Amino acid sequence: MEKGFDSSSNCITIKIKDFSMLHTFESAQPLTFYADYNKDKNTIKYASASGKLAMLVDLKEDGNTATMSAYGSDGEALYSELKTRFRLKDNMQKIYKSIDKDENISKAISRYRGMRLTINDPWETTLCFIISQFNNVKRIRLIVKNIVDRFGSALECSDGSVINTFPTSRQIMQATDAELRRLGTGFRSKYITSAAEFCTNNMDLYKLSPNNYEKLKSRLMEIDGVGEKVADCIALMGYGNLNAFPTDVWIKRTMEKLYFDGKKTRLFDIHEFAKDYWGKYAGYAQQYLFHDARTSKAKR
DNA sequence: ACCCAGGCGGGCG
DNA sequence: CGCCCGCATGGG
Repeated sequence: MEKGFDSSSNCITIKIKDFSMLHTFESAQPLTFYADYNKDKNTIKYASASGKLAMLVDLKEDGNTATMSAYGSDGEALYSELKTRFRLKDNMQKIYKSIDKDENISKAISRYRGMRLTINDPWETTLCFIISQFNNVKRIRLIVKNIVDRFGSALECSDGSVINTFPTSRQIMQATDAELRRLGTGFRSKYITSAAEFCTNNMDLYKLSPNNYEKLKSRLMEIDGVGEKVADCIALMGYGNLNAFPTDVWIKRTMEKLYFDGKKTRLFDIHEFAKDYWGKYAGYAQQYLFHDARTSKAKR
């Protein structure tokens, strides 16, 4: 990984190996970055709820090396954020070697080489994955965008462009139920307002210990509307717990087909299997299987 | 028309 | 506990 900061243009440029923008974003995993993601131009505009990070990312891929350019006044802070959020320190060769246990994973790795997990703001991740329940990716993206457009605050970037920040839990608290429903949230509206209140007044997501997976997950499940699957998504994609193994309908079907002889299997047994089989990088195995399942289904 | 989507809480046995 | 149901909404 190489980096350079140009202080006249406030632009940081990082070269990264084993990074695929396309697969990372098409895998429908970094939901919080979707509000202004341009697939054709390979750009992201994003501003965090905390207001600490605004980024315009322009990413070019060339083989297995990507060049990421982002803008911000503080080069070191920007570098630190990008490093965290795009998991730039992950040694993909080591991770691949660790999870590459069979032909299923092997194929997925070769198809989507460079696909990364990302780490996003815990509150934003919570909101996105509450919306995700009993929903589909296309609609989730639309609803998230509606919410960012409606409840975020306008923020002017160093290049003069304006981005809406992701709304804070406090901003979402102001929303009426009817308003949220109008943005497409449907029956999830009550979970959204309740989670916003709870995360503003009762549970500080930024103070939860990120490393104790079991404890983190049980704390997250105290939020109304957050069950086991959504808690696993937040643990993995909001706090970076790579051992989490979110098991949605796609993963459940895939796991039953590939590892349980096509038999209907309890969530508990799937989790135990994933833990034994893939260990500390189970989250990555999950993401490759998930994307592969969805992509091959779409082609059929 | 019918089925499905990155599930969850509640109710019942 | 495990199982089953309803739930908004839009696309295939």
